[in-house]
Amino acid sequence: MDYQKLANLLYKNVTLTPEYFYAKYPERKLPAGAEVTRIAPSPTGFFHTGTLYGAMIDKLLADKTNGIFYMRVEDTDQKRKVANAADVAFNMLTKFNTKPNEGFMGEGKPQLGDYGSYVQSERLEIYQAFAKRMVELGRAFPCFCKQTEGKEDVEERREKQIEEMGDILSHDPCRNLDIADIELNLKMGKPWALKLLSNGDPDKTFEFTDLIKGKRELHENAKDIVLMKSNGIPPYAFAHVVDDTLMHTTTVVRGEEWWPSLSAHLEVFDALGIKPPKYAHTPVISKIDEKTGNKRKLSKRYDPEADTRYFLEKGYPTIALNEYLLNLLNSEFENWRKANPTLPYTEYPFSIRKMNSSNPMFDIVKIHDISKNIISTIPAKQLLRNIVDWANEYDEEFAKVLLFHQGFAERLLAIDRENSPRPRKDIGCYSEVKELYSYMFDEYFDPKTITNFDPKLNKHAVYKLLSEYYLTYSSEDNKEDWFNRLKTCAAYCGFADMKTYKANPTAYAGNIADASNIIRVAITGRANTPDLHSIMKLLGVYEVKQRIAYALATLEKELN
RNA sequence: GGCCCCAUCGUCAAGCGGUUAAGACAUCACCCUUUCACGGUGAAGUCAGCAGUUCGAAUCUGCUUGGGGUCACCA
Repeated sequence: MDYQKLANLLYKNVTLTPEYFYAKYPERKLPAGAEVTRIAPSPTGFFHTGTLYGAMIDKLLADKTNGIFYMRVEDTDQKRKVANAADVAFNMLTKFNTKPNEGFMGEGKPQLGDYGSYVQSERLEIYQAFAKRMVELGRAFPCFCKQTEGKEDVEERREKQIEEMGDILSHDPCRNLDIADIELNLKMGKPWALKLLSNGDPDKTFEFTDLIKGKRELHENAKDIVLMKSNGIPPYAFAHVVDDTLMHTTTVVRGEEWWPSLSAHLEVFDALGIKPPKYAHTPVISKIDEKTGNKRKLSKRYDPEADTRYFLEKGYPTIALNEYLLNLLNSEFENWRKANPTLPYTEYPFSIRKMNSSNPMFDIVKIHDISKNIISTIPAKQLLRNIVDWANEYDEEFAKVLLFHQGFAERLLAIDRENSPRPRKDIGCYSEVKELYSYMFDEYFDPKTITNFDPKLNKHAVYKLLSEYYLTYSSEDNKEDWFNRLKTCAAYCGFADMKTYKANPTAYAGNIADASNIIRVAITGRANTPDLHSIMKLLGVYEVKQRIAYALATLEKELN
């Protein structure tokens, strides 16, 4: 077969060569050991939590070595392409502290860097030059078979093949077409795709070292994978080889789902005479399927937390997700964090070698805990600003309420938090705040809740305590006096201090904790609130007395 | 179905041939306390199974089981 002739037949208008592009995109001038990494999302709708997980590795690796972390848009699938999705991806990367320092910088913004375009659909002439070269080298052939329509068709064909011969065909029948057949097909205007003329032997293996998985045996590739689709656009495999070569990526971090096609990618690199980059195949974030009880990949269809927007909607500080993901990456991070509570997580000496290669399970409870710790360290003023920012986006009415009571809200958030060596950790995410502190705002306070007393308490005792307290409460009290007054009142109504009570529980109506709780419930409707003295002070004497009076009135009805 | 990957408390996990098998979240108990928290102390809870190698196995090997991935002109 005259490959040069075939190449000219297939790509007669392609005049640029790989050498032209090698010259156009020369080796980067970077310090020794600098890693060039990339995030290459496909713009299909939303930004997956797993993509962020990989992006964190990319950024950590690049930053640690004074390298480059760039973003490339992999928009080669015209069918699945969603408008603005690349923009969403970039914004999410930025929001979640993994902003790239080269490449795509958002819709309508100029790209950054000398290795562009960083949008694959704008790189077609490059792919064609390399495609033509593959033909010239005798490593690619046109395939005139009917295009498969989609996932369902593929699955059907696959099942049929497995049924008929127990395996799936790897060599394509069109690889045997001679040049006359090809010319004829071309003349008839038949659409064609370019496929790799694989010469691998799947029975042979070779050694490969993955940064995460370590040294492995890989089977040689025997699949005639598609290099150029019939629409003239390359699929991932070929675009990956060409782009990561020309952009001089040093380490490709990608999901483990790519592992099975690795040897095919390697064969393409080899055919082109290019040294492949290093690879790090990351485990896939999974979770327990509630229906089956089995592990499964975090799925955008069933799991809201698969979409990074989920964390924005819930109002988690973005750092909380980063720290959680870093914890999944290197579980030692947790110890480091404990030892270095104030350092930014980016200072953590991340090690790709310490990554576990089994699939981690996504644990929202753990993020919540991390988030609580983070939020507990935010000063009240800043915290209020964060909550308002969140609410402006997701709960405008709440934002208005907060702004209307700005000073009040700030004082509320300062309780047990500001100037406290061990701040309160009651807020896990901003969307909880409204419910958590609803009793502090007229707009949300529900008086019905203030008689939810502990059922084990005697209602007459509750009534007695409340009416006594109503009479004696003074808003002027400082914290010490306030509590002494409460104690006196409690003692008068038959509530003992903790030690006395424990010695003989049946002798008393309750203990001091019970008494405090009655007051707390009568005023807030909650068993848990920040320091009650501060809360009462903030609410003001009028409101406090009114609430107690209301509780008394309701109790009275119940008792009769 | 073929190929590949994975397997330590409920979850995240240290572990690299000799450990009382760390630690964290969650759970429970107790302590502190001027209430709610915070904090502290402690408890319970793990090497998927079976063989083999070895004086000795969570660790090495094999098989079994379970789970996951993949076999697209999707990425």
